[in-house]
Amino acid sequence: MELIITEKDNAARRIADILSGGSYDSSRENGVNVYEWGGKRCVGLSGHVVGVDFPSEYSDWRNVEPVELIDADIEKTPTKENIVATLRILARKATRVTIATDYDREGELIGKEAYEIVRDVNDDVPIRRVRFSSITENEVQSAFAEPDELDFDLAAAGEARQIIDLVWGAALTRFLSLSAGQLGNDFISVGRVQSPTLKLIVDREREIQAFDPEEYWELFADLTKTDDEAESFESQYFYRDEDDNEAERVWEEAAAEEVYETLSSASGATVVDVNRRTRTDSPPTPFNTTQFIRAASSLGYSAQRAMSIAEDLYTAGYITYPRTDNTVYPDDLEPEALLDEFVGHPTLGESAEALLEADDIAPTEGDEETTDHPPIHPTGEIPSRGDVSDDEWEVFELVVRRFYATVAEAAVWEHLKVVADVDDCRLKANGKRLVEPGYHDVYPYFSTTENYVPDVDEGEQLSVSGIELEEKETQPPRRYGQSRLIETMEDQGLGTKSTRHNTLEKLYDRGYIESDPPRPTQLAMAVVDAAENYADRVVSEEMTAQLEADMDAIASGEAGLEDVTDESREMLGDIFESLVDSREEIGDHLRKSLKDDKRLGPCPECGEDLLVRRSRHGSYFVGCDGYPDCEYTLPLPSTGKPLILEAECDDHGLNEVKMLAGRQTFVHGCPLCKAEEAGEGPILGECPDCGDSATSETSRDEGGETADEHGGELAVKTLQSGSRLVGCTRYPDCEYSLPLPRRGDIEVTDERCDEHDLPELVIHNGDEPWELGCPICNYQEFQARESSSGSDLEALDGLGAKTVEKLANAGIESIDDLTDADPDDVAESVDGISADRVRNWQAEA
DNA sequence: GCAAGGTC
Repeated sequence: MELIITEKDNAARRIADILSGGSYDSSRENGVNVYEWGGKRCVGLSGHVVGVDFPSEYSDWRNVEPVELIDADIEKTPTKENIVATLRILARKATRVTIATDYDREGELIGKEAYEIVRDVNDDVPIRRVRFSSITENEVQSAFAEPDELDFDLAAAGEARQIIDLVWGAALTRFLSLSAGQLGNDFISVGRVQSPTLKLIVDREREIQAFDPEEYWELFADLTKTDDEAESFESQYFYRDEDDNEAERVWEEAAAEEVYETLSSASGATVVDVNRRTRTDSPPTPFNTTQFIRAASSLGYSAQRAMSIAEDLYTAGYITYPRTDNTVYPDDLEPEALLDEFVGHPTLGESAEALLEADDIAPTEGDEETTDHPPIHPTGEIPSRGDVSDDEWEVFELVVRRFYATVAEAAVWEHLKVVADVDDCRLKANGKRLVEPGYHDVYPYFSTTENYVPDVDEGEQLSVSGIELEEKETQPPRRYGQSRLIETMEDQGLGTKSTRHNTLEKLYDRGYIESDPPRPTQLAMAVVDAAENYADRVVSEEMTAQLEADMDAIASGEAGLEDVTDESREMLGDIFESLVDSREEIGDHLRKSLKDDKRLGPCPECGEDLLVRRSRHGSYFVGCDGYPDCEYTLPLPSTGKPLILEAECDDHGLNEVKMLAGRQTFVHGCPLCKAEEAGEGPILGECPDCGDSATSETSRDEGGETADEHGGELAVKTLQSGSRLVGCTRYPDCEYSLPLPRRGDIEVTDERCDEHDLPELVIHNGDEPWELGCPICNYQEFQARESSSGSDLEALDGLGAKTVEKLANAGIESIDDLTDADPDDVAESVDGISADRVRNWQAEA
């Protein structure tokens, strides 16, 4: 029996399909899929199934000096025990083992991990290695026809990385965490990839903080043809700077005023130069992971979300593997055949049909040609609109259209530059027109905005009007967005196609960055400071560059794993020598920064700092740093984790607060304003418990005079905690209340509910307004849903959850409701329930 | 409770 081992289940199934000609059987062992046919079995791992770590005697942070980790033993232990167990069982019975993990360095290491597990239980089975860069019939067949050996040097290169990352990461993470007293969930992490990435963000923030804006002026004017056409277009003033470059910014106000005067008093402009040129706009190259993330981010998806959707589309078989560095399609990708799959599709078909009309289809190629996986492209399998969510469809369409673009024609733009002279002042206008839309027709994600400038001739006279002098300021550099960061990481060799987006997520989780585009916290600034001062190497891109070089040396046999790891340990040892002396200083700085991240502004009672704190029960509130002398507090909403925003409240000088709760994230604002606002909002209508009509029939007949004990009205109320409800104005005498959602602006519409005579409410929170409707109806529906799972009705014989739900929809939510109800009415209003059944339940109740 | 790298 031959055992074939792949890196993931998906690959195992596809290889089984190819090698068996579709005739494989599948079974499950220990939760692992095993594909079997004609004397062969194929099983997929789940990436690494063993991991490196220190022996357990090092696991208590408080009892181990971080420096000891440098020379501590490192063990390999199974991390996916069910897979390892299955592999051992299968390996015992194997007469030959073929390792078919991914064709890259980490794949070689994963292959070696499998090799060792197999060897452990079967010391003489032959083990071979096959390599292919895409799972297609041709590639797989030829790989299996010419098997190779495992490359132990390449795997050792990967092991060196594992060891160095663990030792540096763990030792420095523990050192900083211990020095600041941050143990448990809030430890302070450091790593070869995360720390240089964080430094990118921190450095940019430092530039922004150090930025000193400078004033400048720009001038604009409308030019109009003086012939019959009388067409107008915008132009901008420019001059030649010392280097003879065109410059638009005027740095002296007086000079700008002078130009303004000249333009204003001019009688007209003369065209002195007309320059036409066409520019070819080449179609984009195939998607690798980074470029995919970038494109998805322009549609509004975070890096993490884009990858998660891509993984789902991949698992479902609609797109190829989303983690790839490759930007060159493999030879056996046939663009025509793939386009054919989309012909006739209601929304994607038209573009495919148009592309198929071309004589010659030649896909674009990027700079990176790697062996890992093909560029991301559609498989030809198309989901029905109902099979996938809107987001998934949008991303799928992006991948399809990117593929279209890579086989489409270039676009052609026509640029027209006109320069006009106004009493020795120069005005220019740049027009552009898309003359051949080319790939833009099938890939509508890039801007194709045109700028109209009419045909003019040299020497033509134009009139000048609408002169504007605009005062502007130079702007600080912009923060990196997520996709820009990932591109920069790629440029610097930080992380891999599979990990970059996770690294960003990790920086968020660790409290190093907030918001999007990410902004570093004070803690992040302090961590980068500390690293720069004492362990510069760990925040440098050079560490990765050196590691890459060392790994290449190991892979080519020029260096041994131990040479490289020993040298690295020595460097870390040197760092620790200076680090240990500064432990207190570093700890103080980190602790101070942690406090800065919680600071909102001055306490209105004592002037000390107000801080975001956490109660013993885990809820957040605002408390004074002067506690216990000052007991001032403010409430915070109970959902989400508070994030202090840059924006400050004008009235109280406190920073605004945002509550992070995944998709339900919302801005709470200034907590002091919120506390002051707490109170009553708009009146909705009568209270059903104590309003005028809530009295007897007679009192209504009497004309509904407002008696003292009646006349309560319902109002929207905001409590100090920030939560809201519809409550009676006669509270606390009347305790009638209805819940309201915690977030979003409440709009009271003109529509009224017929049954309860209350206005319908709409909640605005994010893009989609939620039509909550009448608050009483809404509450009843809510109760009906609740009771369907937890109603006392379920205690009755023959009443299942479904029936309880049906009854609840008819307003019968409890045993009391049921006994009060008329069986015939119930039978009439609830489908599939007879009056007799209702009587039986009543009897039982 | 550490890293980074696979994968889900």
